[in-house]
This record gives sequence, structure tokens and C-alpha cells, in this order.
Amino acid sequence: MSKATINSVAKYAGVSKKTVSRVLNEEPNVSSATREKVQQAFKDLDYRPNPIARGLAHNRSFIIGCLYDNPSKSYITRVQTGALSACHDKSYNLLIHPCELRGQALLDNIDALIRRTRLDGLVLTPPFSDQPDLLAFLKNKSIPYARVAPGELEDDSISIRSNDEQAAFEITELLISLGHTDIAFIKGHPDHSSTTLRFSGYLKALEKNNIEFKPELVDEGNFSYHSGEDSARKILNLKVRPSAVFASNDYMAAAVLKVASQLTLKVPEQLSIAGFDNAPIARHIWPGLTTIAQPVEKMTYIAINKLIEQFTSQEEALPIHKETLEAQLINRESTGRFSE
Amino acid sequence: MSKATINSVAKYAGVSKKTVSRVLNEEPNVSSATREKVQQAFKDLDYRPNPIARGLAHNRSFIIGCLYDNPSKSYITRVQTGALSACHDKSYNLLIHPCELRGQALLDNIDALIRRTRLDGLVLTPPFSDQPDLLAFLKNKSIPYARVAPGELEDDSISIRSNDEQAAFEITELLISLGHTDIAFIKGHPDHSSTTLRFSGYLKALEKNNIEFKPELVDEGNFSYHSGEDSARKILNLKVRPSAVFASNDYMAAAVLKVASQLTLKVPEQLSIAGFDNAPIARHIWPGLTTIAQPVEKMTYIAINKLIEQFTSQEEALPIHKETLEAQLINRESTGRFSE
DNA sequence: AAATGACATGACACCGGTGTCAGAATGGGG
DNA sequence: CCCCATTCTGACACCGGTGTCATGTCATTT
Repeated sequence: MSKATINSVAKYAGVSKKTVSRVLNEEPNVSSATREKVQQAFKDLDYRPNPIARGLAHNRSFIIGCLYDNPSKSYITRVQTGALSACHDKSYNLLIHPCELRGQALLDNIDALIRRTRLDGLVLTPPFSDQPDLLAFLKNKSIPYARVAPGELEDDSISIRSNDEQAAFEITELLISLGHTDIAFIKGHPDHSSTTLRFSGYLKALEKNNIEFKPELVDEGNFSYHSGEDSARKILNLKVRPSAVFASNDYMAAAVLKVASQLTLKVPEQLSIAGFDNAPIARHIWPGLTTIAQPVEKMTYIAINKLIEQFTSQEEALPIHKETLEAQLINRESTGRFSE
Repeated sequence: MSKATINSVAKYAGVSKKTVSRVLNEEPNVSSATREKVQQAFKDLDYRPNPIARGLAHNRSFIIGCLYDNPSKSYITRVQTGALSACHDKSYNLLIHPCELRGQALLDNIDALIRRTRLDGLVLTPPFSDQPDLLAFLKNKSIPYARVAPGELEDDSISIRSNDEQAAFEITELLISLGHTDIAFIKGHPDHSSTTLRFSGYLKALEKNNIEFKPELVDEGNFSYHSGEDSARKILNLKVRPSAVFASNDYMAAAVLKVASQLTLKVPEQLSIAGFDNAPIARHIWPGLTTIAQPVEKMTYIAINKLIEQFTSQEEALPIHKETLEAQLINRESTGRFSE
């Protein structure tokens, strides 16, 4: 069972294998009588074409690779969900490939990946979306790729992002509207473009509201919980303690909450905390974190969808798809007015 | 570039493609002079064999599928890490396939997956590891599979697990050794075999220490944070409140901590909390959770490794690999003596 | 020196599809 | 009724490897 090949179908239907192939691929110039005969054979024999043979004939693998190097498991999972969904819709397979950004080995690593798997295209997630070396390398190798959440849209490739700067601006304004003026900021990892964008949104909100920027309220983290802990200790032990902290992601925000608890600071009465990403931890701690939800699955879905469309399309000059999606502010319990 | 095929290598080395194939596969009966000529050609032409063509010839896809339906992103990521590592070592590709346990659609879903991808084998993670329908279906289809963390080892398939019952026993004894006697228990999802095992370990520890089992201290959750919250509210509002709660996983334990915070119970002074799994959240909340660390990556690695070995081996009767790995108790701040 | 066997090599078909092209069937106009 | 254009169909080579088997080469045995 399940041994039906194109030859057995052809024999069963009394036609040539080429004709079966035509029906399979919905090519024109097949009489409806023949078409029906063949389709009946498909059903009777429970036939599914062999994607490997098809791949060999087409010199295609029907594989999309997904590159990531991200400490957040929930982010990765969301990327995967969107990617799987797009691949499924287009009958492609998804190959996940976690790897480290740093090190000369990166390009060799990717090279080996490409040659080993013969993948048809790549989706780059942060921080790879903004790695000039990598982009140049892929272009050179003629590997089609799409970028998720890149910082710059200049590159002539498919790019889908959400507006990090605007979202950071909004959440900062939320804190300001609650009466906060000393708002600390914990930066993310310098390799990620979102680090710059989120910081920029914070600065713009201060500026717009005529609040003086105080460099001592800014500390550099790297998106990890641990780095958030270090930054929080510095910030919360300042002589003039800020009344609010905006951390560039939820893990660091959760770390701020931990340090605040250890210092017996009440959140949000004595300290407001805002995060970014709407990671599961944002609602798994108490009080829940006010944060920004990005449509990660959707971004990845669109990226892969457009990517496949592009290299599948007959037209050489399909316009390069660029899109910026909306992020959404989620207001939870970790932010409020200062009340002591 | 990168266009070298077996034909071009053969021509370059002045031998037949079959001989090139022999060198590739390290078959015997190739003179060392010829072998070196061919290997030099590999280098000169920068040749890599095409896995798709190889797959077609062998009727193999070199793809291992990984099935999961698990709410814990960190668990999934750890499974993937182990799986990727094993696949990489054996030059296989990993295809991840999240899907829902419930519903008649499951078998159809898996069937479609198999036919679409022609995968060579499957790794089952909980709760699929203990799904009799699925196991029977795969056996019927002659799809090789390996089970990660199954409840029962009876099935004649590769099975790698850690000792959940023993670990639950130990963590319960830890609580007992701290002086607790009223220890509540929150069960996991009934579809997961670990739910039964962990509960059983809890019961055995009570029994061994001559502590009376009180049914009202046990509540049924489903491994989700939300279910843990519900159970925690019930348990912590009992007339006679227990002094410790052992939740079947860390998400539910984190929810207990949240409810305790809302009730202004001090942890661990007024309430000890223990979890299971050593999920990231266990160290991202304060106080950190005492819990059990399982070698998830290693289990998955071994499972896939043995799976590939099995269906690659010439010997028909390779013994079925079964292994039970050690879990480890991690002692953090959420457990201690009752002190009020 | 002839027979024998172990080792080395290549010709060829095959895996299951697709592209090319030539030839057969069909249909409409003169 | 014939001719030609259009539509349909199949023979065949090909994608890039692997399996089978026949043949060639050499050293060893008798």
C-alpha cells in the first residue's frame, strides 16, 4: 500500500506518465475526459506524488530555512508557528537553524547548511536580519531570503517588521501620562536593531513632553534576564531613584520586578515597570507587566509567503515586498501612578 | 560555482561515476591511487553530493519528524535542541510538527505529514509517546519511531525517559524533611503519563514517611499557568491551609506563587512551593522555585540517535533501546521551614 | 604456464518525477 | 473533401545519485 507511483497511475488510467504529470500540475491541454480518468486513478490508488523526485527534476528542495539566535524561547516558538503555517500553505518544509551570530564561523556555518540541504530560501530573524555580511553573502550565492523585523528597510529584499520605535514611544508616553518624569531605560543587545529603535522611541517621547533626558537613568542590558538583574540593581540603587523603569524586553522587566521585590519596593505604587514583547512571563508574574505585543507570527508568515511567491513567480520583476505592521500596547498591573 | 555534480567529478578525475560514488560512500574495493584522485577532485571542484538525488535513489528523505503538543515553549525548545543536534550528527534534517492530540483528525494529520514529506522516522514527545492509537497506526504503516518520556516501557520501540516518579518522590521527601506534613499536590494534564507518575511519587513519599494522605489537598490542573491559578485559589483558601504545595510543573507552581502573593503569604516562610521541569520561569521569579531538572535535550538526542541507528543498521535484529536517565533536584528559595 | 580467486572498474538500468519535441487527433474554413 | 491550425498525447532524455552485474587486472597456487 501507498506504493502508487506515477507509472502505476499511468498504467491504471491507460495513459502515459507525462499525461499524469500534466494532470498533477494542472497544465492546460488535457481533455476533460482524460483528466477525469486520471483523477479517478489518483483516488483509486490513493496516489501522492513523491516530493523528492519532483525536487530532483526541478533542482529544488522545497525547503525553507529559518535562522535564529534569540534567547527568548517564546519568540522562537512564535516565529516557528508563523513559519510553519506559511510553509504548510505552500507545501514547503521548514528547516529550523539556530546558530550564533558571533564568530567568523557564521558564514561557513550557513554555507554548509545551504550545501547540505539545498534549501530554496531563508528567513532571517533578528539579529540576522541586519547582518550586512550575511546579506551580502546570500546575495552573492543567489539564495533568496526574507527579513523579519529588520532595522533598516534599505536592503532590496523582502522585509516585514513592526514599528518598534512608535511602540516604544507610546509606552513611554503612557508612563509620562501617569505622572512619571524620572523614567529609567534598560537597553537591549547592541547587535539587535530593535535596541536602537526602542531607545529612540523612548528619547522621542521624552523630548516631545519636554522631559529632560538623564544619561544616568540608562543602562545597557542584552535582553537576558540576568543582564536585566544587573541593570536593575544599578538603577534602583541610584541616589535619586526613578519612579519608573522601561526595559527593552519582558525578561529584563521581570528581572527589575525581582530586584524591586528584594528591595521591598511595591509595584506599581513605588515603582512602575514596563517591558516589551508580551512574552508569557509578562502575565506569569505578579503584578503582570505592561508591555508591547508584536504580531510575530504574522510577520514571519508574510515574510515566507512573499519569499516563496517571489522565487516561484514567472515574472522576473515582482516588486519587493516591504511591510510594517502595528504593534499593540498591553496595559497590565505593573504600571500606575506613584503613590507613597 | 557550486555546480559540481557526480558526473563532472568523474570526468575531472578520469573515472566512472560509479567509482566516484564508491569513494563518496567509503565502499571497499577502490585502489588507493584512484581514491586519492577522486578525493582531490572533490576538493578542486568543491563538490558536495546532492542529498535529494541520493534520497531518490534510496527511497529515503533523510528527514526525521518531531511531534509535539506542549504548552511549554522552553520544553519544546529543549526538545528541538537535542533533536537538531542528533540530526546534525547523522546528516539528517529535522522537521518539526506541532499538532493537537485531541480529535480524530490526529491520525489523518500524521498520515498527511508522512505522505507529504516521506519522512524516515518520527520522534514522539509527550503526550504522543503514550498514545496507543498513534503507536498502532505507525506500526501499521511501518514508520519507525522513538518515544521520549513515555509512561510505559512495554511498547517494543525505542524509549528514553527520566525517572519522574523517583524525582517526585525525592522532592516530596525534601518538603517532608523541612517539617511539612500538609503538602498539597496539583496534578497535570490527564493525557500526560508524567501526571500519573509524579502523583505516584508524591503518594509513595507520604506513605513511606507515615503521613496521612488527604484527598482535599489534591487538585487537578492541566500544566497551564491558568489552571495552576485556579487550583492555587482552591487550595490556599481551604480552612486548614497546607504549609507546602507541590505543583506538577513550574508554570503551575509560578501560579501558586502569584496567588500566594495576592494573599500576602510569604514564601517560603508561610508557604513552601515546589515545581517540576526547571523551566526558565523557575529562576525568573522571586523567590526562585525548587524544582526538578530533567535531561530533556539528552533524552531527545539519544532517542533520535538510536532511531536512525536502528533503521540504518544492516542487522535486522538490533536490540530495542530503552533507557532511563537521572533527573536532578534543584533547591532554590521557594522551599523552607514553616516559621511564623 | 595455466587455472584460480580477490580486487578494481565501468556500463547500464533505475529511483519518480519533469521538459522537449514530434506526431496524432480534432475541428473549422475554403 | 482536403488542408491547416489547434489541441492533445506519448516517446524519450534528463535531474544526480545508487545497485547489479559483467569484465578486466593482478597475484597466488599448482
